[in-house]
Amino acid sequence: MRATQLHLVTYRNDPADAEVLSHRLMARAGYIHKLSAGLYVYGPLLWRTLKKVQDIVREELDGIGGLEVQLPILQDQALWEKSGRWDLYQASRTMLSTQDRKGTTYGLAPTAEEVVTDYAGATIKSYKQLPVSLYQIHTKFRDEIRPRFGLMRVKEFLMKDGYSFDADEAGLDARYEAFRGAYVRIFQRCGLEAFGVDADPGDIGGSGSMEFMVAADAGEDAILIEESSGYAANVEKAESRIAPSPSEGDAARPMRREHTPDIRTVEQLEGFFPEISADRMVKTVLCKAVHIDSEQPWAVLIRGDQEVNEVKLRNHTGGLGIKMLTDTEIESLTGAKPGFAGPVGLPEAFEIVADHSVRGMVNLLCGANTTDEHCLDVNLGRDCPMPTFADVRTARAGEPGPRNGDPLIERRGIEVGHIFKLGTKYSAAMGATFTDPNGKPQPLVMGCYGIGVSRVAAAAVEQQSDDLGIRWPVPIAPFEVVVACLSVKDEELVAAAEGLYAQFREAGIDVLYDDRKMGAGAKMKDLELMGFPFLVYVGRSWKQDGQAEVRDRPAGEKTLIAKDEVFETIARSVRSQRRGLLPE
RNA sequence: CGGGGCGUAGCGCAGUCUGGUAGCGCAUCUGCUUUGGGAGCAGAGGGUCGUAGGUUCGAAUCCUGCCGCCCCGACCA
Repeated sequence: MRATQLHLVTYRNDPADAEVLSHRLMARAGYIHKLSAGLYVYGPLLWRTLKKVQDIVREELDGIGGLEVQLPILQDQALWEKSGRWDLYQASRTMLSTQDRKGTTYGLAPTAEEVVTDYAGATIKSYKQLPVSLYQIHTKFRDEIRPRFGLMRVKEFLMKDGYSFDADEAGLDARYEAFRGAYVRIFQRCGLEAFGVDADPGDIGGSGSMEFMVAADAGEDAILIEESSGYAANVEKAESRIAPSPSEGDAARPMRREHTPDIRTVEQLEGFFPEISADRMVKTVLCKAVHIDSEQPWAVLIRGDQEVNEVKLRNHTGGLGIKMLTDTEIESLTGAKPGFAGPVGLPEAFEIVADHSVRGMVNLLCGANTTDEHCLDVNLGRDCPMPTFADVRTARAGEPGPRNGDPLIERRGIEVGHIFKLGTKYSAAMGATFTDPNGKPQPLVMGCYGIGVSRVAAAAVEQQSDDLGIRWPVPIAPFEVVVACLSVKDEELVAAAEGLYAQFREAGIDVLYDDRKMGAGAKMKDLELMGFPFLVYVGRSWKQDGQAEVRDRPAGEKTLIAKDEVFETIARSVRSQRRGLLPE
């Protein structure tokens, strides 16, 4: 390919709305063009990268028996009502909906469990047909509350979604494991440092779930890792052990009340009662679980030095989401101003859950549900009913890990893939059954497996760019090599560059020939910004010393190579890097 | 949706407070000179100043509504 035919467009200024590196670089290098919030044109260079990512995905999924299909992106309401997710997705407003001329309401596919389950239910009749794994690479639409960070969080994006169908749990486990392995290989082959972590299944549902994260400081997700055991989990889900409250084992004292004027927070209480540390206090977080057509107030008891994890709490309550109570709601429900809630004498309107960190605490300090009063020496089960316990606490870096007790390390990552064991959640709801060997109908046992293809590209830039610009890993670079003639008026150099270009092309290397008429400096800056891994400059040194200047982005080097060795040297480097990070 | 900010040439911005000829850099086009780290000179094109209304002799500038965009918080690949 010749650069003059490739519609290359680059900018010297960052767009004003670009916050993160990948957005800035991809916009400047002309990979993306914003149409409106969360909607981007993918330029020719980006599309080449996306095609390479797709090819890797296809090869790996085909390798584990995946079958590529294409599903409609308009999906009618009735179908989504069968799974019960229509209301859920309308309530969160994630799914954009519209009507056709007859008045039928459709949603624009944010995911495709319903469609694929309907298809599988209609076409899979016997256990003899199982297992089946289907996948597609298609545009998804999610009406994001706040699109941002360029391609990282958009409304319309390219996603690979896959679905497996098995006769039983054992089959699902095998399929899940096969997909997990394929995912590891996919990201390795893309040349990205990625890792799988335990995750919360969220709205998709199901029993088991793992996220694949590309390590990057700008990642939106925090991951806690216990290196010695290989434990890694999203903070939304991560567990840790913490030292028990020092109050454990003390002899129980009678409960008493103290006047605590305007002392509302744990910090203020520590100042007011210097002898009582935060881990001897219980704070009571008042919130409500939001359901489709109702709201339930909850009181969450947690040790004073710990924080509530809203995702864990939401899962415990079974709600769609958690909202903090407003000051006025707190006053009307508890009769006390905010900052004085506690388990003793809490109105019955509240459901109560206590975090495990509260278990075993003795003589604890908590709010009295009366303005300006706290209770001391409270003992759960004596001064108030014993609450149910659950893990609703946010684990933090430095705390002992859940397996070996070694300190948790925090890393940040970009979620590029997510796999779920769905089980029979959708098939049972939608009547997608097959006949088992005994002649009985059974619901298909399903798994579902996503990869954000366009996000993979953004994550690659986020992880691997350097101060010159983007730095694509060879397997997903728009071109592997660029041969650039720095002096297009010099016929001898042009001929030399063209010769090299032909040599690479004939060797099956994905090479771009930069024949643009522009200054040498500008051309080099431009190519480096666009992020091609290997740049071969044919210019002055070629003429003077018979050498090409080679910019090796993966190695971060600039070297001079004799002209008759250039091709072999570069070709060898390219071939050795086509495997990405896949081990030999 | 709550809180903050911004809409002026393709991109980045000044001008708005204090109303009076719409500007700068980059990009684009033409010509000449350059040609190894985003070249120089000369010239040119490109704007309903987001939009609708109002105030005024006169509005990019003041007022109001609407639209769009961005940032901070709750969703997800």
